[in-house]
Amino acid sequence: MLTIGKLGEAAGVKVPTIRYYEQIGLLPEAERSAGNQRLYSRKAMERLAFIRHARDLGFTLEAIRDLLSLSDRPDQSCAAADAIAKAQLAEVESRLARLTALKAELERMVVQCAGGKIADCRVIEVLGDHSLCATDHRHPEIEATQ
Amino acid sequence: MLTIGKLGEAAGVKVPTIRYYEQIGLLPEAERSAGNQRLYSRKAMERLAFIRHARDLGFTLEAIRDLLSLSDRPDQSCAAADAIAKAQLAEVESRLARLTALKAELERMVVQCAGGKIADCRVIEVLGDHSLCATDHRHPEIEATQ
DNA sequence: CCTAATGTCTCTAGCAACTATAGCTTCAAG
DNA sequence: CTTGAAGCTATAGTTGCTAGAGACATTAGG
Ligand SMILES: [Zn+2]
Ligand SMILES: [Zn+2]
Ligand SMILES: [Zn+2]
Ligand SMILES: [Zn+2]
Repeated sequence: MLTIGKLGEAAGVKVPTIRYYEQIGLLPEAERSAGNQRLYSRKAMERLAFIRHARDLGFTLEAIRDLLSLSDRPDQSCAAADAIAKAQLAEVESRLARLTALKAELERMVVQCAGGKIADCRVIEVLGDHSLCATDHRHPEIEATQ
Repeated sequence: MLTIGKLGEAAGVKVPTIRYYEQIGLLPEAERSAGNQRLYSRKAMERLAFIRHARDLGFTLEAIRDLLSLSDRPDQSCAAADAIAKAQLAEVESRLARLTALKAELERMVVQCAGGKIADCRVIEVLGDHSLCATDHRHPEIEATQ
């Protein structure tokens, strides 16, 4: 059995994050030692590694919750799991498309500015006027931080 | 003079967001009508459009705060503004690189799954074991000090 | 065995950048 | 003059953690 610190080290997850996952019910309540400290089994470690890996691949905690409960029922069809993965792929692709447009616009701004006074700065000028942009990079939703 | 609703419509920003920007000091306190409703000038509209456009390009509110205060001093050098834009470009490029790796991994997962039971699902299997991944897509923990 | 240094406990609050709700007041159209 | 939309303030919720305070547990050294 591992203490929370050892578990975090082993799975590459910070200790408060583990407690947070337990708090929101993503990890089951841990066993406790005589002194009330959390103890984890190898199984718990695998579950945490799964979560961590899915987070690294950009899945939301909500999606991970679903994936975990699916993985607990091995004889069911995997269609739901595949659908979650496909949705995540679509999400990543749409973010990629948007970021690609952003990159082009930012490059244009940076390249076009000759340096000098703010009054003549192409960066400031373009930020004030989207019609100076080459692409329509606007999007109702602004990208999630990731 | 525009009401907050008209301003929001004109600039493509939701009304609560405008009030939020005022609250955090990104927009100055608006003039008020006799009945205490906010009124905006064309100048305020331009400022809001600037903010919105910069947000659309992924700049943080903190960066926008700096850009706005720079744009208020037209005879200063634009080096600082250019630096902010370059930093944003670098940020976008790094996110692009990460998302590209993620996309590849997700595609691999989705393609490799033949469908069937959860027990044989490649999606679940890969999520549980990063060593099945082709790339090292994991989150960088340390900021590059360049 | 004692002590000091970690590690862990709970609880609360904070981060970005909004968004939503509740319970009012004001305004504009009919 | 009435009604319904739009505005006001204030508070809380969102996502996924992260940081702190103050108390208790465990472990390594002397
Ligand atoms: Zn410039
Ligand atoms: Zn633009
Ligand atoms: Zn599958
Ligand atoms: Zn992986």
